[in-house]
Amino acid sequence: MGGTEVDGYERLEDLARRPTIGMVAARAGVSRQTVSNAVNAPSRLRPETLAAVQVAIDELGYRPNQAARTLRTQATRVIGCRLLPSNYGGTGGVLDRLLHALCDTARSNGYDLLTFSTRDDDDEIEVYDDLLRRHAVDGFVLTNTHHGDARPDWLLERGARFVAFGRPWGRRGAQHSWIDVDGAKGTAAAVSHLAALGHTRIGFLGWPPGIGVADDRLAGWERQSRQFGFNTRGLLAQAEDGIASGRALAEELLSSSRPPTALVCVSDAIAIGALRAIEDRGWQAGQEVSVVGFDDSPVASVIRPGLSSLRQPVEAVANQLVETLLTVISGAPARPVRTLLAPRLVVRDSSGERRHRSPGVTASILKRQSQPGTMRPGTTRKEELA
Amino acid sequence: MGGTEVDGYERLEDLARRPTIGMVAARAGVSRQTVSNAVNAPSRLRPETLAAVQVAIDELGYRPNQAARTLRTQATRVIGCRLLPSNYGGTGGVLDRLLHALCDTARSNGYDLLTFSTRDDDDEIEVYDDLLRRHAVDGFVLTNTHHGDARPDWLLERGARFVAFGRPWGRRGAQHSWIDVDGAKGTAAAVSHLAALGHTRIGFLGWPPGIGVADDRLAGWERQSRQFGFNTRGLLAQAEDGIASGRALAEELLSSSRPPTALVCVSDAIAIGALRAIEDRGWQAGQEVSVVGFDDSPVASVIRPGLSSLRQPVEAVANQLVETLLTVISGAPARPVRTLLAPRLVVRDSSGERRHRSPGVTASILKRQSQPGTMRPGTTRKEELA
DNA sequence: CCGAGTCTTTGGATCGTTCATATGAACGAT
DNA sequence: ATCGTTCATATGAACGATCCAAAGACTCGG
Repeated sequence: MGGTEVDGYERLEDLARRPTIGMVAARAGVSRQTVSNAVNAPSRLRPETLAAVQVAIDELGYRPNQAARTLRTQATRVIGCRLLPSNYGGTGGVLDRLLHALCDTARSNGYDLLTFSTRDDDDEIEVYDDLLRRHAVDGFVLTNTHHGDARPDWLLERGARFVAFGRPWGRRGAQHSWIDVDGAKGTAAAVSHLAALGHTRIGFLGWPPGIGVADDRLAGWERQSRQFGFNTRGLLAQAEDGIASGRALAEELLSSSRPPTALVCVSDAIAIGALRAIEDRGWQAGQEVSVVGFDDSPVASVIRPGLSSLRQPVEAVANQLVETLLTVISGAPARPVRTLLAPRLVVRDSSGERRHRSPGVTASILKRQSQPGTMRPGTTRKEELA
Repeated sequence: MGGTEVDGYERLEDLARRPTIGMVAARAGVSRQTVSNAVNAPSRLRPETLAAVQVAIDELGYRPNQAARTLRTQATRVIGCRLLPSNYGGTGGVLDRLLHALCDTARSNGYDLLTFSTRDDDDEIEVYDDLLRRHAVDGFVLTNTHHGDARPDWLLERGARFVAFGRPWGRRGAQHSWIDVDGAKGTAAAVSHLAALGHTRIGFLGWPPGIGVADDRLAGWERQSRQFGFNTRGLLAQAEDGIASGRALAEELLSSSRPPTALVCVSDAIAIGALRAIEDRGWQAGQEVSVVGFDDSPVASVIRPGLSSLRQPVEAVANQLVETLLTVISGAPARPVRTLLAPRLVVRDSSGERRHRSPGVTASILKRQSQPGTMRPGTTRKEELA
């Protein structure tokens, strides 16, 4: 048993010569094509035949040779994706999480993920070129899109298949598909949440303007504050990412004549800096001043007090990216997919229930919130307090 | 020009039908094999022929189809590697850096990196199995080896090619090749460095025993301390990784009857916690108490005071891993490669020159440092105390 | 019992490359 | 001029899968 095979095929155990479709066919007593159908279109086979083939497949441990398959079908079933340092540009581990999610999603869709590391965009385009010419991938997932990004145009002109994580900043009618997280919606939700806690002077610690993500997150704070009728003047401070930077920004606003009682931050690093500034004053974050960060980086849940933060729905993003890319690969869709997903606010102690608050302010705030429209957390909140 | 081709081949610009070796051969007026030789063994061609073929290759932008190549040569030129969360188990971004370095090294050796994400080792073995059966990779790089690791045995039995980053903990005569960083050498260097600064009571904040990496780093501190004649009793504290954890451990040692004046830490997270504990006491890290961390995570250089830390030579590790793996792939070497690389101590303010120190000590210390040779500050120190 | 129609299975050709082998050219020595 | 030797290039056959067109098996009404 299990020794030599029908038709003169070698031993099962011979690893050097791994099973081919021909061996499976011989063992099951059918033709190669039938085995192929069993794998790729089982419905075409009569149940008994399928079962018999399946037995042979299992016994031999057969799986189609990827190279042979690729050669014939012209589909590699591989997705290329640039690898970015996980601590890249204040993304708080989001790209790291995305990469994992992409691996999982790709694999469960029968695709492999090929990663490469590049210094800059030009370098990246060179790698694209290489991979495309060698037929090593079916398509790409782009990350970290930005103003003046040369990659999408290059890929489009080339006729390559790809999807971007990130909007085509500064381009209205980009012809490619993309998925992104709605930063403005996130910071708006943060404002609503803080308003529901009774805050009326809500500041924003942002990155310098000009970068898409920075402007987006800023816009949400501004829009929602205005909608609530809150002042925004003198409540905005901007600087590069970083803990030290956040500390300085927060100190700047907190020491002003009319300081904010809550801070929405463009990143967790900035937010952690803000927490420091609050500690510096001998205050307690979440009490005197509430803080909300962005990206829910791993530290957010570890530090004391826990940092409330906006978590990007990375798994959903990965799903959409892969799903969209597969559609694009299987023949371009009628028109590009453009999807914005909402981040989710994870509330922790840095913006939790306040123990001490002035009753008057609370009441008036809650009145506003009961106005119809967007916000809900306040409404329920109000009833409970009344 | 550049329109239709000799021999009825399609237009150059036709991307759907990318150039094949046949088209290049036709254009250069040679046979397929000659083009193949031009690519794979240029020395076999007469210089003029090579030049002519090269022109045709460049004009058409030809690169060998990877799938066809793989099918024929049975070599995928792809390396598989598991993707770990970058904030995994207190590795302080080392695996993240390693992955980047692997990408670079692999690519410059003509290999691609295929990454996959798995929940646990069993899951990982399943992916190995899938990739091997599908002939999708030539070999693997294992990371995060540990006691009772089932992966190496499985791969060996299977006859798969792989190299591990990390020693086969708890296995003397493992039959596979591995590269690792000598943690003990690192912590020993930290002790020497601190001794050179005049410290004689050097504590160690570690992880719970039983894990290879933890024991390794602990051993270096212990060995080197003993060599200098320093006491180690009451200077060791261990707990799980984390900032909070490090803070508690440091507090424990610092509040003891005979507290340490310096702390070597098993990780940067623990070290950062130690810095906090030092601040808590109103002290200044690098002055009253010096601290050295491990892995030189990105935060180490950002925080104030900067954290001295032991940096793993990740690029060198990646180089060795790929080099070794390629050797293994091209036919197993006579015997497994086993390499230990030394980490490099990056000195920052947390263990810099101390401003205030007792003059007597300073003088004697400095005297010793001016002595030639390796570093015996400890020995001298001891004498001086006697 | 036959033939049309449907479902299942088959054999050969093919994807683009490299391997093994064969052929041709060049050269110096006899 | 002949021969062996080396080097450069050409030819046909793989590699292992899927596509294609067509043959075989089966069902069912006439």
